[in-house]
Amino acid sequence: MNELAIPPESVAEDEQPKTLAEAAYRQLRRDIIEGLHRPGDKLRVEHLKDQYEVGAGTLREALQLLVTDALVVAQGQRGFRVAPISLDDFEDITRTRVLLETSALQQSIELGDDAWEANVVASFHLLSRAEDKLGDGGKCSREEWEQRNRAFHEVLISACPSRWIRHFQNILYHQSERYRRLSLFRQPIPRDVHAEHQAIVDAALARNTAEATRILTDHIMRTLEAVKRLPDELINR
Amino acid sequence: MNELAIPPESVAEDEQPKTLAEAAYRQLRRDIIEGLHRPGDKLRVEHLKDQYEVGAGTLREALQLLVTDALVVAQGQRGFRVAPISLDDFEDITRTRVLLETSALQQSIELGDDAWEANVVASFHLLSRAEDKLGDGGKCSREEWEQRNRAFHEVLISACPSRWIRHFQNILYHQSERYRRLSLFRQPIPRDVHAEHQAIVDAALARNTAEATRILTDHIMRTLEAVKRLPDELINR
DNA sequence: ATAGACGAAAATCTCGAGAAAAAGTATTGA
DNA sequence: TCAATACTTTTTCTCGAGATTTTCGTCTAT
Repeated sequence: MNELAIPPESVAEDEQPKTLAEAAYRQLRRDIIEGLHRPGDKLRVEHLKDQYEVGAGTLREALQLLVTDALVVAQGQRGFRVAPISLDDFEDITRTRVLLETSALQQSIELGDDAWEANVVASFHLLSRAEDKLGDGGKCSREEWEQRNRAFHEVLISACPSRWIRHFQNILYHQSERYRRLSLFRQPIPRDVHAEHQAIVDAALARNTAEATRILTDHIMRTLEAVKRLPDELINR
Repeated sequence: MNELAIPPESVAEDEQPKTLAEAAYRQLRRDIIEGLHRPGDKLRVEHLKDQYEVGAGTLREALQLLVTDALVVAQGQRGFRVAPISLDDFEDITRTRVLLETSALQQSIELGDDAWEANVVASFHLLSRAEDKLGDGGKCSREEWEQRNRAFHEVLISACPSRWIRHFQNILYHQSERYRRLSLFRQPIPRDVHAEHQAIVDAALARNTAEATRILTDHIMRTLEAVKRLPDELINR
């Protein structure tokens, strides 16, 4: 297991919530990323406390946690809102992700041991299977694909010793997940995503840093291009 | 002014607090960075609410805000602690800062206009003056020098259009401020810090990106070396 | 003497109500 | 008809008390 008591991990992902506030936080986060609460929407505590079945103060705390992830913005004395989205913001997110994730991958390739390699292969396999089942007709939810895609990218950089890079990367991944949902909702996962993942794995295991980071960059940037092609009204609301 | 309503800025720095929770948050942050609450210390709500003269729920909220800055860690059902410090952590912070800040400086040099140049020169001047007064015998508080040093570094990268990089950089700066206090408390500001700042300004205004980023990197890394030379008991507690 | 378990004390988490602020609505005057 | 003002409603912010959980000291048994 991971040693705890070290700051830069907002909340451990897999463990189950130990407090009502944290439970509400996770539900809210999912609902925001899924688009149930839309960008720019006002989040009224009085309404939401019933919906999520917690007290006002507790829900407030959950909202505060979401501010940490920059999925919610708090404005002085005027309550909370779902963080707005924009093309400029997504471009920023994407470029920053590239900066952090390539650096992390570079270190991961340099430092990763056998166990890391095994994890990379394993998570890639899980992701591939999810893609198969997804194309096969709803044998596998997109929820599950997202989960495995996330796991794959996380494992790739797991050998990077910098907790801070991983922490920031984590935040940015959640952010971009909101945008990716928009694009995946329209066009199902294109075929070449699998090929890109495969290429990254190959390069990483061959310890070919330059090649691996190059492909990863293209891979991330491609999502940006996909979102750019979306109709305006999906983004500017 | 800056347009608000955009997420990645935890709380606007200069404006005055609009809520009790935010006021408590700022006091607490200052006290943590100053070392009044020491790394690893438990932050008991029941005690602190009297000290900061707010209700329990309000103080709780202030603590939650500090979690965003990673100056405080919240552990499940076991309350809050001041984020611990370690040499490894500071090394991580420093390297990540270099990664982000050089990238930001690079873009700043590329995109900065006349107003940016003017701000760079101005903030450098203010910083230099603070250094003079500081060496001159306490005409100027170290508090003020910190403030201006911070402003200088912020202005340097202010022409970088990426809000996310600036946001992360902001967090890391606060973090490293804690460590820098440790080293500055012992040895007052060394003479060559001024020269380094001067060199950065010169290279930046000459639009010499390679040179500017190189000096900035050395500049940031030097603080790491200084902290590494500190006695162990200052860091590991 | 060490390990484990029981019980008391402290701290955290949670809730609902009251005070302060913002937003919305209606009224009045030009 | 429009603008400004006063009032009402909604929402946020703040506080203190009760329910759970953790923590710490003590006691017993091996």
